[in-house]
Amino acid sequence: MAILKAALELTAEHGYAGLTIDGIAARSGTGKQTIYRWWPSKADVLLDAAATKADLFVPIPDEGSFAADLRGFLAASFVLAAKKPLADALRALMAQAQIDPEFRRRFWTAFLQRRRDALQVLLVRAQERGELPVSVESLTDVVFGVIWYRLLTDRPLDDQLADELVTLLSGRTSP
Amino acid sequence: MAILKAALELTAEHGYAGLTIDGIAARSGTGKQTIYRWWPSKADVLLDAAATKADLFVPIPDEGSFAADLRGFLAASFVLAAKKPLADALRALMAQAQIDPEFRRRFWTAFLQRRRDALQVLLVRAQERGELPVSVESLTDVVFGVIWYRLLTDRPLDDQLADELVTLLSGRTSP
Amino acid sequence: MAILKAALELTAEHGYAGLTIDGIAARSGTGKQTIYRWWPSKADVLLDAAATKADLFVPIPDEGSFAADLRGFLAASFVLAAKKPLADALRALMAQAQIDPEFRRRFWTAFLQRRRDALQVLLVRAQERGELPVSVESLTDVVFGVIWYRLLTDRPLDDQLADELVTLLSGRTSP
Amino acid sequence: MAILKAALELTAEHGYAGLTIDGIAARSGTGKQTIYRWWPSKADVLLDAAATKADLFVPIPDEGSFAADLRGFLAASFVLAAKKPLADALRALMAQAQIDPEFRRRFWTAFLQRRRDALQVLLVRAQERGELPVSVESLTDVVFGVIWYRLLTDRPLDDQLADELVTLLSGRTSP
DNA sequence: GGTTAATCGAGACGGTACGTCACGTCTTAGT
DNA sequence: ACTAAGACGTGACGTACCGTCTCGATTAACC
Repeated sequence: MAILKAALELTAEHGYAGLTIDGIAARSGTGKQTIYRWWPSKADVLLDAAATKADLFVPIPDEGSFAADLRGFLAASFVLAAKKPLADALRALMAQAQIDPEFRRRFWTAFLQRRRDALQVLLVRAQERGELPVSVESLTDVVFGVIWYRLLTDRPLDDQLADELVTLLSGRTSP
Repeated sequence: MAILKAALELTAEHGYAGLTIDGIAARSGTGKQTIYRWWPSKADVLLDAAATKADLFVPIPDEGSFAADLRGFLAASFVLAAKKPLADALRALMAQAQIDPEFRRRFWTAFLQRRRDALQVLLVRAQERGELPVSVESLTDVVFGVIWYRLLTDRPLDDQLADELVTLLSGRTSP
Repeated sequence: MAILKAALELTAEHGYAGLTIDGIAARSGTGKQTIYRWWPSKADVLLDAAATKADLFVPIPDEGSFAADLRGFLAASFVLAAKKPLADALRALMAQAQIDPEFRRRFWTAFLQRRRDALQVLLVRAQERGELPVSVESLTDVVFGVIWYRLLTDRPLDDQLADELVTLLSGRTSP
Repeated sequence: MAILKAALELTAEHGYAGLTIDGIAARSGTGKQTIYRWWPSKADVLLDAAATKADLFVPIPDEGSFAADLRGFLAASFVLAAKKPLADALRALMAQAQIDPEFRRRFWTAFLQRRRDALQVLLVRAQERGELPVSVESLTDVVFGVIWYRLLTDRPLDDQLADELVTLLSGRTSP
């Protein structure tokens, strides 16, 4: 869809602050009304665009051990977060979620919840094997907490962090 | 200062989206020019207001063990985050930091870095005692990552989370 | 025709400013395309509706004297202009004629010219009898001028005006 | 004022239908808000502009006879109506007055009533001399009725009409 | 103690984007 | 084949705030 493409491009070029409905309409060759007919706000357009891109990368590895599975999940997630345009969009969406409570719910169910579900497949599997030191819920928050905190403070998600997270959560060094 | 008070009140009443420079000026009985003379944006006004409130609560406990120190730090932080008006302001500031790169730097040094420094006093002490499973940097990100992630997704910071964090990071259950 | 009826009703209810093609289509249960197929603009719909109503009342009296004929013509015209919905429509049409030159021509030939022709039958008859103080053209403009001016300034067309017009144009008091 | 100038120019260039607040703002180098701060609608801007131009030409001659006075008044008015840009503006204002009842009142008091007052000075003087065949009110409506009717039907105000009006209203040929 | 200069509140200004309305065209089912 | 229904690109609307700017009125400092 031309509208989603325009939204991503404009965010990349001028930042989320420079993203406007007028701009999306002009760039995509549509009318503003058409955008408002399908999305309640510019953030929702961006959410749609980002969700489409990000969904392709939700892996649910099964490599025998929790440490290996977690390592795989982190690797895929870090690759995703390293894509500048996508990372910029995600940071903007999390920002908008703080400002607009309606959007926060949509962002939660359409994006955050899906990724939590993916991770929790691994975690529940590990829990059943007795490999988890603490609850699934807390571990989910720890993993996504670190990722988002690094993202939001504009600092890279590097291999060292992945290694140390695996060590911390699985009780052993990553393979 | 009447301006900081007005900014906090308006954020509490109408949300950050409803906070405007015009509104702050009207509520505080000042002219807009006066606000611009002292702060570069409405987010900076709020940052000033929030930093003043939050600084009072940065504790650096020293209770003998890393587990106990961490427990104390988390307890104080969770109490802070449970104050609705302050939490709303912090979420708004983190949001603004995503949208405005200039502000991100000011927010980092004026708020985030201070709290990281406080936590790192504990962590370095523990590290020197050989109590840390992974690097200080990663642990800092894990702790603040979880806190911010819960805050930004509008979910409470409860005792269970504190307990499990202590278990996870110190290798033993909290005292 | 349901479309003409809807146009008149909507003008009466919300004024000409509140008359829209969308509204006519919705009220009359037709598609917009159907309206555009038959009329070039909403003003033309209203013109059709008004012309149908007004044409019924164009009388061409012949009562022996110019004064009596004129009195009859004025009485019929004043009755017509006293009908609120019709008067509102006519005022709107004259307004639209000022804004849209194409429509002005259609309004002239489809409405104004017809009523001038009716009056000029009386005037030419009187002229041939030598009863007219000035030209037919000027008298036509005087009669319709007063009527329209009162209509457009939202002031009533009363008996006193009719009497004085007859006095003025026929050189004697009305019968 | 640049805004009034821009409004008149745009009306002359693109017609009243092509006159927009956006256009006036762009041409005059102001913001839209400034226009809305001082005038309630684009018609009021045009009214201000036209009233300023037209007020200069309200003559109240006193040449001894009603016929001569009326002749003078008509001559001045016809000259005014012959100015294309002004005539276009006046026709647009009368049109808008039909569509917007609030504006009708402002147009009446700010323009129409003033010109009626000017004419009525002559008429009252004549009435006191016993020169009037009918009431001042009706004669006022006849004079302005003819002028506006010709204007609104886009037909010229020529000398013949002036002569015949004088003949009709004063009972004698013009000097 | 009276005058001058700085500071303040108030708010008008040129802008940009908003979200809405209606336009006139077009596409799509359904009869 | 024609219709109602309504999505579409377009463009103007009137509003909200932005950040800058000019005003008097009020203080404060200095003569």
